[in-house]
Formats: sequence, C-alpha cells, structure tokens
Amino acid sequence: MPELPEVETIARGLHARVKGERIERAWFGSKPESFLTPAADMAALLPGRRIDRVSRVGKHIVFDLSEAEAKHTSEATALSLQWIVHLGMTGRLLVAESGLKMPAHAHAVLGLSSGRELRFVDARRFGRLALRKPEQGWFRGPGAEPLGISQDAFRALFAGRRTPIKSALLNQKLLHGVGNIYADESLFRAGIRPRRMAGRLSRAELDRLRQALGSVLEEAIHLGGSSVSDYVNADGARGFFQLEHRVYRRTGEPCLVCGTPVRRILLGGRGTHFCPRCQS
DNA sequence: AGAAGGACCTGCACGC
DNA sequence: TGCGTGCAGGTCCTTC
Repeated sequence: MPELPEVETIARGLHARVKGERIERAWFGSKPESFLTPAADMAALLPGRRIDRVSRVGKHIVFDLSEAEAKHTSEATALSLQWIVHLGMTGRLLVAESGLKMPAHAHAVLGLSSGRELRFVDARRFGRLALRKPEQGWFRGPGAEPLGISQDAFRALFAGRRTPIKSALLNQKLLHGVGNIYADESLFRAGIRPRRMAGRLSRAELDRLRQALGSVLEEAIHLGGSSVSDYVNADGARGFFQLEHRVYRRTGEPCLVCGTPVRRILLGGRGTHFCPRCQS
C-alpha cells in the first residue's frame, strides 16, 4: 500500500498513540511467509517490552522496544529490541479497543497495557514482520533516505547506471521509500521521461529530480499521504495527496501544464504515467 | 549488470 | 447476479 509519505504518516500517528505502552501479549496467526522472524520467537520476546518510539526507515515502520521492568540508572536504557514492520501493498497497523470486532486478514495482534490492541491487518499478505536483536545493530534500511540527501550523494547513486531512471528510483538499495506514485510524480515535476537511462541524465536534470522528489515527498507528508483506494493512517483518516497527483493514474486525461493527454506505459512491470510533451 | 516475466495474494472496478 | 479480465501503494526469484 504505502510509500514513504504514507509510512511516515502512519509511524507518526502510532508514535503519538502507543508510545510508552507495555506489550502484554502477542499473537501471530498467518502463514509463516509473513514472518521473517519465526512467529514463536516474536510471541516469546515481545511481551514485557515497552514501546519507546515508533519511526520510519525507508518504507519500514520501526518500533524501538526496551525492557519494561528495567530499572532506570544513570546509563541510558540499552536498546533491547526493534520490531520491524513492512506493510507491503495492503498492510495496515490499527490501534483498537480490544473488545472491537477483529477485521478480516488480521495476522498479528499485540495486547497493550492500556487495554487496547495493535493489530496488523494485511489482505494480500505481502507485508512482513521481523524482530531485530541488539547484536544486529540499529535498523538502517536497504538504501539512502531520499529526504535530506546531498546533491553529490544523489548524483552518485545514479552515475553509470544503465537502467531507466524510474526503475532506479524504485530500487530500494539506492534510495529507499520511493514507490510507484512518487516515482511518477517526481519525474513529471522534474520534466524527465521515465525511460531515460539513469546514467545519462545531466547534472542539472539530477539536481532537478532530487529537488522535485524532495518537495513531492514533503508535500505528501504534509497532506497525510495519498489515499488511492483504502489507505488510512493510524487514526483511520485518509490522506489528501491523491488530489495533487499530476500524472499518476490520470491516463488519457489532459496534462495539467500543457493539456496533452497523459500516457501510460508498462516499465519494469509497473504502470508508469507521464506527459509526452512536458517530459523529455 | 540489468531487463523481462512470473510468483506471491486478495479485492475491486469494469464489461458482458 | 455472476463471471472473466485487468489492475493495484511491493518485493523477490529465475531466466536470458
């Protein structure tokens, strides 16, 4: 479902709602593919932890957990565990009163000290859950953060790449967090055709792309993300950035800048939208 | 190295 | 109403 702005919105909402909660119990009930860490290990290790922080890294939601019983000494509480959630296409993390009816496709439930539950619901089951132990170090994600990356670092990512720039934007090992919507939207705003070879873009074009990507992502976060079908944040509210899409899923509609019909092609198996006149 | 295609899943919109 | 088709915010694997 979600790309960087949606995941950021969800993580912020969860942080506000469950920070400080103690995990009382943990239940996992899906096929093992959903669990990169065996369900039995998560069920054994999560109860008794306190949620100190919820944040986003790439498209991952990261729960920082500490020992709920730890006595506070002068030394900062050592990180005890991180619970990593990737929402895939349709994954949702919902906070609900424990009495409320369980929605279809709930694959994990954490019972919280307030009596509420954190529910992981995922119809298509592309989402993934994992536990990260201290010896593995802080989770850093597969690539670089698109927000705040320097011009030099951004250029270096694409230098010499013989792959379409859109495919490179979707490659999470380069930049993490960019998905299909924001790849198309940032390329439109930068005036670059999705099929252009990444390594052949000029410095000026790459600088424009970095700028466009940054502003699109910031704007989308500000509006709570894009709700294309059923995306909702941790409070159940929809985002509004879909109203700002200029090419994504606007096939055949006039370009908002020049009026040329927006074209849709398949690139790397993904629906790809662009204006044939504005993007060269 | 990278592209193309399929696999993994369910649900929805659409045409007939 | 029902069925078939195509499409979907993602990622991973194999083949060429």
